Amino acid sequence: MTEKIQKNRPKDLRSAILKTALHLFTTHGYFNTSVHDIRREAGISIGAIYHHFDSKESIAKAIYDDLLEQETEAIAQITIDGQTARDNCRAIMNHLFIMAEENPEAMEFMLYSKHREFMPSALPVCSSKPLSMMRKAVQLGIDNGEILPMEITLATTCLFGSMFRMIHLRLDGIITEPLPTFLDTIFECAWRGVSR
Amino acid sequence: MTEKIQKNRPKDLRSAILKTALHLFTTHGYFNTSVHDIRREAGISIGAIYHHFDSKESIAKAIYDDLLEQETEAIAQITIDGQTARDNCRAIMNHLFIMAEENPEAMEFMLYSKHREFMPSALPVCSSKPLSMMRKAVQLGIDNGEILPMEITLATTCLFGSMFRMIHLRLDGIITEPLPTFLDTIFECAWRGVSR
DNA sequence: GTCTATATAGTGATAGAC
DNA sequence: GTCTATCACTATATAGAC
Repeated sequence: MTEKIQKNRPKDLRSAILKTALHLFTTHGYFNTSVHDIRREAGISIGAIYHHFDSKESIAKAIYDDLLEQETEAIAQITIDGQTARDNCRAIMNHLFIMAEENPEAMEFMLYSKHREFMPSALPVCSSKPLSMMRKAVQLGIDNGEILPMEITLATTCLFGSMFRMIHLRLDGIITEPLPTFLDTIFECAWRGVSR
Repeated sequence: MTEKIQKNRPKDLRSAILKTALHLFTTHGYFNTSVHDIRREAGISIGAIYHHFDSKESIAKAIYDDLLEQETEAIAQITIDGQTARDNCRAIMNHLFIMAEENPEAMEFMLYSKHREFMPSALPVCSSKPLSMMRKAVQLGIDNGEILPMEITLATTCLFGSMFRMIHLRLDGIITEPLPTFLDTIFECAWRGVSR
């Protein structure tokens, strides 16, 4: 990996603020969290927050952008050229299940917030890089004949739709066992549906 | 249908308020909508609103309860005893697709709001009557051998997960064609995954 | 049952000392 | 770069006339 400019990392306050904000945003919601709540929970002052961020919205935006970037990187590392579409898609599903277990708040914020309502500037998740990488993995499967010929959004939804719902149910506490437990079942059901 | 007590229906202001509120809640979000916005959009006064409802939250709650009740009724009429699980599940999917086209705001509010954040009192959608009726339709299919033996939440997610995602994408404007267009494809993919 | 006017509390953000 | 004090504003909800 190339040396990247550390434009982000005082590593101290900025990331502490983001971490605290993510926690409060996911547990109570963006609008139920005031900047003063973040201040209190992080044990710092209002001034410090507004020194690092322009506005409450820009805190949310920073969290969102960071998470999408991380995910993009992760999926890029997981999907391997020359591998079957089946293997790549399964690896993605596995990764997202693990991610939802290890970092549920990040997952909740990235996938299940109503971003439009508090970050009018942000693109919807569906248009994000990680999602388009998932579509690309599916497209390769269609092109090489592993997956039935279908419009790409449709195929991606058929393959990953139940996974997204599983993650949702898990984050909501409806499902109580770790998601990787269900990987085989969920993936095989979905694959059976779309494969030739 | 039996004569029901009209506890709801002045049919005038109350439902006008609910309709206006639903529109604003779905287009701008609950927290971006003030009671004054509802007042203005409905062309009435604050006093009238607070005469009919205790609070802003109770307006949201009323919308939510009404919609869930309607849906419960609708699904009850659609699922027919003695029909195959396949037919009943397909009928449910068809109904929800049509519903999403005819009343997208209702669907958006019912399925994709973060209810917890503004109606702490409300049960999550997953625990609602309509959802439990969907699980029941799937359970019958497992019992009679149409559907592979699986834990019920898992089976329901495999069968309806892609449908929920399609509705989501359609409401978000990602999909531009009417959902019923995709009914056959979506249902067959999902059914192939869970059926014996 | 509907109206207008207002009370009260809390928000996001800024100013300016250190 | 971090703090405290405070501003300007908007929100929900209530009071009380009609």
